[in-house]
Amino acid sequence: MSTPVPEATVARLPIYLRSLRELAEMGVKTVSSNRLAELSGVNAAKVRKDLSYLGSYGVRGVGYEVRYLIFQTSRELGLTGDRGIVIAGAGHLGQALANYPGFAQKGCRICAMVDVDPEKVGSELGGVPVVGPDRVPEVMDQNPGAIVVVATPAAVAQEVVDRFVAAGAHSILNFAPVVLSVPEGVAVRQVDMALELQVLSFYAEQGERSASARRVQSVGS
Amino acid sequence: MSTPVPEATVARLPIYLRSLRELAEMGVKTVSSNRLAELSGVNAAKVRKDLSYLGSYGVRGVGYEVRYLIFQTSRELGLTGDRGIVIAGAGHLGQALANYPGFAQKGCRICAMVDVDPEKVGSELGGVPVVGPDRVPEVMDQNPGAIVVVATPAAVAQEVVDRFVAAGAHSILNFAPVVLSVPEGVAVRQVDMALELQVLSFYAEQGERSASARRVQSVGS
DNA sequence: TAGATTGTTAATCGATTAACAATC
DNA sequence: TAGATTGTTAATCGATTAACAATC
Repeated sequence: MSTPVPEATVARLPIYLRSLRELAEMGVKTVSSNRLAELSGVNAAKVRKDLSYLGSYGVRGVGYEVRYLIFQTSRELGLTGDRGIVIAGAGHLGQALANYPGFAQKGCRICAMVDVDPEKVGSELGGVPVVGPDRVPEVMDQNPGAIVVVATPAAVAQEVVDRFVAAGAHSILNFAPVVLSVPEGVAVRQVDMALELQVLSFYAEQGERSASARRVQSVGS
Repeated sequence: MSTPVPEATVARLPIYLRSLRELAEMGVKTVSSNRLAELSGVNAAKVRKDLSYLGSYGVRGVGYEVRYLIFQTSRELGLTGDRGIVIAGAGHLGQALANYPGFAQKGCRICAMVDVDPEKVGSELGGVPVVGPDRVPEVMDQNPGAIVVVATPAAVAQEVVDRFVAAGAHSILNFAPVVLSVPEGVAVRQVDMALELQVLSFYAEQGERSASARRVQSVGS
């Protein structure tokens, strides 16, 4: 049993991967932790520490081979093969996601959409079959390791998630503006623009306060 | 000078606020740190610590008055008055955001969109005027404390941000899949579904590994 | 008063990072 | 070899949380 990869490290691996792909694109063969850190907006020691969780893939005095590191990082993230995605909720957002071509590009395959609307169940939206909630266990069995994308109204998100977790879901991307409660071992990531805007509002207010303080200061001095 | 509010605390205030609004909606007058913690998916001690940065707004033996705490939290987040938003990039995403009715609901006012396309500049999209990049300083001056939402292609995001920062922007919500580099004192929040999916892929893979290990175990035993 | 709950201290925990021996 | 850079240790930092005196 190796050391578990810390959450903070897992969250940074996709950023490194993006930087590495850019380098590969540019024909760069080898990269130092320093350069990779710069491209990824982090500290070089952190890069080395993070990468050390994957193994010893660097060469002292030389750096990391870009293509090999891409391979190892992708492998660690489980980005080999194609990853199934099940969309819960076939409303506006769900349909927009189903039509989004970026998924296939990134090695993701949308297996199904789940909705309660009998008008939608049985049809296809954006080439993806829509099934009823009763078929959740079946969908999850047929697509082990699928990521569930929650695009339902907030009011029903928790019960929907409970159903998916009971059917074996381990990974959930939540667009509904609610805190989901899930058992140990289930990973949840949240995408919530309204929340982010409120956080930024705090700093915008702060920025304004110090900006006006500076204005007062310079007028006063 | 009071203690600065830690970043982690600022990021949680909008979650508390959402829980508090739900409680108010339900007619609840008073809430304990325990209940608020439960609703917000965090530890009760953390709630009390976080709220203590705003001031002493609780009553020992009783709890926090919901309406008053909503007021204080909103004030701390700068959610009083209306917050200006400038959208950089009038493409698909930018237009979708301009048409999103949720902004006005949350006390946000979209001041302008900025785009380089001469076809778009001078027009209105979703009721929002589109201006050229040369008018960025003017827009930021007229809307102090505005949040910049970056909805441009990744390739130009950094230069666009540089322009806005030079014009006095303090808060940036970035939808472009790039790491932005900004000076000290400028806040950036990132919304990136592809990144979140890759993080979840890691845990989906892990979940599958342990699930299949369990299957092997139970077959073997 | 007795019970409840805050606000805060201090312990704990985990993540970050400087520093440097190992080594290409 | 000399210079560069990794991998890892240990110090530092900040965030979390248990515990409890204060007090309604």
